[in-house]
Amino acid sequence: MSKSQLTLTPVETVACCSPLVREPLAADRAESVAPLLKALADPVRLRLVSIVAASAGGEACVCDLNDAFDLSQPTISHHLKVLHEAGLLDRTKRGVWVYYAVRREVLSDLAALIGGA
Amino acid sequence: MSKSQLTLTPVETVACCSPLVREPLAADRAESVAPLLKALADPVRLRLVSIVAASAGGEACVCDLNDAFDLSQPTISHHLKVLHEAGLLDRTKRGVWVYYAVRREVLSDLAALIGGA
DNA sequence: CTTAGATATTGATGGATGTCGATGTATAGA
DNA sequence: TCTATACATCGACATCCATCAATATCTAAG
Repeated sequence: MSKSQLTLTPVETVACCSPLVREPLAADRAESVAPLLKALADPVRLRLVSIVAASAGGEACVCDLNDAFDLSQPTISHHLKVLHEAGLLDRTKRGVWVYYAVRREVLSDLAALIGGA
Repeated sequence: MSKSQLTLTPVETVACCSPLVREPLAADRAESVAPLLKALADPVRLRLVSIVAASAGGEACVCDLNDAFDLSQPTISHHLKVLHEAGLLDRTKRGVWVYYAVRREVLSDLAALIGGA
């Protein structure tokens, strides 16, 4: 079914391609993968991903994340949305609290694309 | 000597840190690494890196790179400058031609930071 | 149902970024 | 020295993006 798909999502694309240094990345693949890197290419979002990933249980509550930054609550919410929509973070609501978790396969695939031999 | 350095370059920082998912990335480290990801987080620059890396001899002439895109020569020159200043590409002038080469260790270090276990 | 707390959305704003045309600089050859 | 070619820089423009204050939404508790 994936073969019939004309446009791949960033997450699908990053898992499909041979490493950057192996063969020239096709233009449409590049367009598809770039948003994933863009999502990571911000110091606040890098720290968010890192804090979430390093948290006990692999997930973190937004309330804790807000406290880790000197930024307004809407700004953190915005960054979390960017990471979630890029496919890097999963989102679960439990009661009043929202928990985010890192999709490690996506990070692994991205790393393989960038640094793969 | 590296210990006395107060601010690390992106390239130095990316080689110094444990993986994202291991422990929370410090704020200053995040600020330092982000530019490297920003440099990669563009479809044109992703393709540039890929084309250069996959070229015979591991380097490519700007003249060839220009032909690979439907963009103006100044635009390609700009993207190459961004990649060079980020520390991802080396630059060599031979006669009238300029050759760029990928610094693979930097890509590897970046991959280890993102996807390291 | 009302209130309080947690998170998301909206709208606005200043600054960064991708792109181009025009121009500058350097090198090789005639 | 003059010209042609390769590449970089400059200045301008449109778009995108990080951030905030204000507000909305959702849930639990009373």
